[in-house]
Amino acid sequence: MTIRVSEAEKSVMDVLWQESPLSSVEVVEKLQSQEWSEKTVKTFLNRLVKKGVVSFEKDGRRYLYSPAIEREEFLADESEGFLDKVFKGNMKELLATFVENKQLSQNELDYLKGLLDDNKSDKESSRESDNVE
Amino acid sequence: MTIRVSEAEKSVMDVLWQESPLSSVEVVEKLQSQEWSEKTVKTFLNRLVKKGVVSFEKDGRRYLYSPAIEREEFLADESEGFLDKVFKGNMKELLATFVENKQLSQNELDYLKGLLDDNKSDKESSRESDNVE
DNA sequence: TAATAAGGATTACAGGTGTAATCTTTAACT
DNA sequence: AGTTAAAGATTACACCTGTAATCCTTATTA
Repeated sequence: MTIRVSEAEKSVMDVLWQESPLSSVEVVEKLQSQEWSEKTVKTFLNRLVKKGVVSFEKDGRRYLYSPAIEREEFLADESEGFLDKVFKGNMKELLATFVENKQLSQNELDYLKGLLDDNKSDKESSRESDNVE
Repeated sequence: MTIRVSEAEKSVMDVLWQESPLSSVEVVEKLQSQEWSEKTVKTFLNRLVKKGVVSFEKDGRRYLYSPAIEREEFLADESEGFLDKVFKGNMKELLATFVENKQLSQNELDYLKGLLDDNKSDKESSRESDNVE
């Protein structure tokens, strides 16, 4: 994907990913913490629609907005871009930076270990079935 | 840190982190793959100096540039920002996205496990010395 | 010494982004 | 029916970024 979603626009997407469809007024409410004027938020909604990442349906005089792309897909794309641009694709260095710098909690460590185990068993089983293709 | 370094500027920083000090001509040479005009690269060097992330010393008529910030610190900052902005600070989700989406190699998995073990023993030893402070 | 060229400094300019204000349309209230 | 107000559409504007071109100074060469 080559869709550009700016920082501020990302906040709007987050709201819609949490719940949708929402009217612009509802989106504004959910973004109160940002202290953006209602006009500003509407500008973002407009731009997101133009970029094709948000869709809307009419409900009388107003619009009800929904995300037009999936959060998981978006996160994966952003992550890939981050890895490439900041770490030049060096996954080991990226992981090391996160693990070392963020001082993961025991909980997060355990969770990550779980992920690794799952991933490993996937690999093994797929390796076993290599000849099946 | 609140230093803004754009994508293109980051490429210049990468060159300087690899080797410095370098003259603008040398930087241009190392960035040949980008197909930027010499003028463009000089613009980036200028902006980086103005932003205070690159310094220079005079060598006759020309300048020799060096990074004024450390790569590790920069990566840590960028990573923190990425975590906050894209994953809203949810480290578990970030890790899951990377581990699941990138299909880490066995080598990377082992490396990551090693990191986790180190991290764990750090935690334990620091826990033991909690009373010492 | 006059012309040239190499280096950095300044200027340019379009497209994206943050941050709104104003315009236009139309539903609702007096 | 006229006025007001709410929604979205359009316009605004400064700063950042990508991408250079032009300007200014000075060392070097003919």
